[in-house]
Amino acid sequence: MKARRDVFQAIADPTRRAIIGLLAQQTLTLNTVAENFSMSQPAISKHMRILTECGLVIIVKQGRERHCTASFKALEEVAQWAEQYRRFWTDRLDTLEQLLNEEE
Amino acid sequence: MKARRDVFQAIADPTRRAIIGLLAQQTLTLNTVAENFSMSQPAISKHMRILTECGLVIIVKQGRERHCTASFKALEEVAQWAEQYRRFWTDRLDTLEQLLNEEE
DNA sequence: TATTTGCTAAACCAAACGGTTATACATACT
DNA sequence: AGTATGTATAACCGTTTGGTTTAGCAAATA
Repeated sequence: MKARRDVFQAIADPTRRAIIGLLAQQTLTLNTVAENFSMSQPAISKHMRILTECGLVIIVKQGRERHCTASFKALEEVAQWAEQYRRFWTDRLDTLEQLLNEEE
Repeated sequence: MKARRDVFQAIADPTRRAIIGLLAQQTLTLNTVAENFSMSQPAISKHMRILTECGLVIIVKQGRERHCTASFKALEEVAQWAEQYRRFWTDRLDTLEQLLNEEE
């Protein structure tokens, strides 16, 4: 049964975003990932669990090692959510601009 | 002095994303926003504070009312972060696809 | 002036978060 | 067989989160 974590919540943590950045370059074992951070292996294990629960990382067991691969499909939801508002922030007649101009 | 909240953390909460969705359509007073949710007005006040601290909402005092306007510029960071990985998830030879195919 | 309205602030609370250390365990090495 | 390695799990802990209720206050209304 999948916990079906929210991807928005998963990427809220800077360490997890950094893990995704690392894994974007190459698949790494859990320990190798952990070496890139100044925190314990169990801490990284926990982050990795959250990332897998929302589908951002896939773990393949290979012997005693865990090969972690980033899976970016889940980021589509995030990109789309943010992008739907793009017209607002690229529009020069944006309400924000108006407000700022009034106050300056 | 701005608290400079992390926008990723701000949008992690579904209620806050819903507030942004509401304000994308029109500027609303704090109370009007609160009426759209099944929680107390102080709770919405707190969410609104977080949203303003990271620049996602701008509040203009008008008499005793607070007019809340969404400001989407801060979402650019989110969109760009997610989009940098787009090539990975649109690529059919994506590593995820490979992994899934191997397992099925 | 008294009352209502819109909102903030304070105090509180349970649950979740993000980390730790210690332990356990399966796999690989000698 | 014994040891070392890679990882998971459990127990624990302080802080943060997301909500509540109550009280307070300034602005609008009667």
